[in-house]
Amino acid sequence: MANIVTNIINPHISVDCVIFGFDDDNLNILLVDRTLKEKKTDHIIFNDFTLTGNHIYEKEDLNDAAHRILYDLTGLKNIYLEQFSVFAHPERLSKPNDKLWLINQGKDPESRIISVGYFALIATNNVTLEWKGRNVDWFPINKIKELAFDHNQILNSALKALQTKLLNEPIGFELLPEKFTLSQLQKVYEVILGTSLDKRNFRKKVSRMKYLIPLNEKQKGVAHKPAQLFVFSREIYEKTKRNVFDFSI
Amino acid sequence: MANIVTNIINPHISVDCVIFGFDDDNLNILLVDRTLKEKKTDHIIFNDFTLTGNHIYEKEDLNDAAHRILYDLTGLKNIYLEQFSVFAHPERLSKPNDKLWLINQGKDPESRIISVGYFALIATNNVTLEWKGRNVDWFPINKIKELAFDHNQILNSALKALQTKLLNEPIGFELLPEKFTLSQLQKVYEVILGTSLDKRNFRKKVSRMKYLIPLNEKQKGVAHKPAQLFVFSREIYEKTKRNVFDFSI
DNA sequence: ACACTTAGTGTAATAAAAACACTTTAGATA
DNA sequence: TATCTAAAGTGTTTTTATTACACTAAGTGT
Repeated sequence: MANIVTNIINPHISVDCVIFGFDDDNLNILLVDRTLKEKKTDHIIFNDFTLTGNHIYEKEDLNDAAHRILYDLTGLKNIYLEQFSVFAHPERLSKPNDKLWLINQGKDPESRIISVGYFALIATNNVTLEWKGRNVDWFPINKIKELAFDHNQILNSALKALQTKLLNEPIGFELLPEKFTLSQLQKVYEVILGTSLDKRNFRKKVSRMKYLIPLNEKQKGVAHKPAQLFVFSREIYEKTKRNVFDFSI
Repeated sequence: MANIVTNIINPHISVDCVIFGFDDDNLNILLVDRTLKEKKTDHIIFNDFTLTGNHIYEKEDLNDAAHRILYDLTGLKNIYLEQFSVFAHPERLSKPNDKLWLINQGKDPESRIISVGYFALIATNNVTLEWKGRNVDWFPINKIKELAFDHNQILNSALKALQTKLLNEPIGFELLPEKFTLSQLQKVYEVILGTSLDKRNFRKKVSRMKYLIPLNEKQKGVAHKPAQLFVFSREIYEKTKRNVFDFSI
């Protein structure tokens, strides 16, 4: 009996994606309503939302699995993806409701389920969600209440990872269209970091980032002074970025 | 045939620990020589080194598994541990040599092996390695050549994670005895970041860190001016640390 | 007493951060 | 076509952080 504890098992592995989007106002998350999926079970209604996840295939790398899951949901390839943590608590998905769901998915409800967490950044305006309005939609991050499973924990962990990443690398662009304004970029920083920034100081700071290229092109069709458009040059960024070894503490 | 690719399997999960230590000169890694372990196989000599790893038990959380693995090797508890990445390439451990090793370990050589990578920081002077000189020892990180499996890749990834962490949080102390000198701390930063730092500027910088508490106590028995000793106050750090939300970009 | 070794200290110049308010330019509207 | 509205764009001053740089102090060993 005692050695049951030291048994070795092969758990079930899946990938869960926290998909961040930005709509010029809010940081949003793509959530899936389980209700529709389980309609066939009739009397069981799982009336709550989950992140997007799926198991990995036998010969599939984790990054490939994450890209596949994103592609299936959004039709997009080459999305910015970052693995941030593993969720493997032995009691994960062992609540009665979760077990029902596992059975419903054709999975062994007694199997241990380990999830590798990824976060994705996508430019919302590139996406037309095939499933939108059915069971998939965007939700502002600060309006999200209780999610299924341990997905609130995964979401919080993803947000923290995103914040840290944003403070160390220029990834805000990934949430914006190819051409963007400095106000949009500032708002990205503000919604991710949950703070407000001074416009002049922000612009002074980004003007030092040589990989931010101003275009001879302006916003069109806005009822106010149109803003200049910028693009992010990955090439210049890669060329000029300071290696971690150059940092001084 | 085609759908074999989309088969779902339950891979084998293990935890690999990159154990960092510091001896006032070098950043060291604890490595295990597989040779001894496999002596019983007689004709097969695996003459190379690996990180410390093991499978997880059925009801064991990943962090607990990592702590257990460290405890078994060093006899230490409450070690600083940080999960940094998952290594799951489908062809991992599929070289002939690796398969032999898996068979030798009583594992299915066809099973997919996924490793969750942790790095540990330990104060070397606290450790008396039971296995030291037998098949476990410290190696300066810049002298490490070819390791078994994909452990060079895991090591590089761990080092990068450690560097990033060090630039964002005060964790250098974890590699030092409770009471340490500023020169020791500076050297920790230097060996981890692979750079050299100006002594006066370093001291100016750390003097701003309120959680670094000077003691009324000096080094003893050194053949030069003895240095003042400091301790790290986690309490003050937690109280005064700026939340990610306070950062300005 | 002298040699050796590492600890410990200050200043000036440059760069970055923070705080702060008004003018410009387009579309919308009357 | 004059006026309104809304966001874009811009500069200065103060404070704080970074960088570069060289000598004296305090112990042990001989």
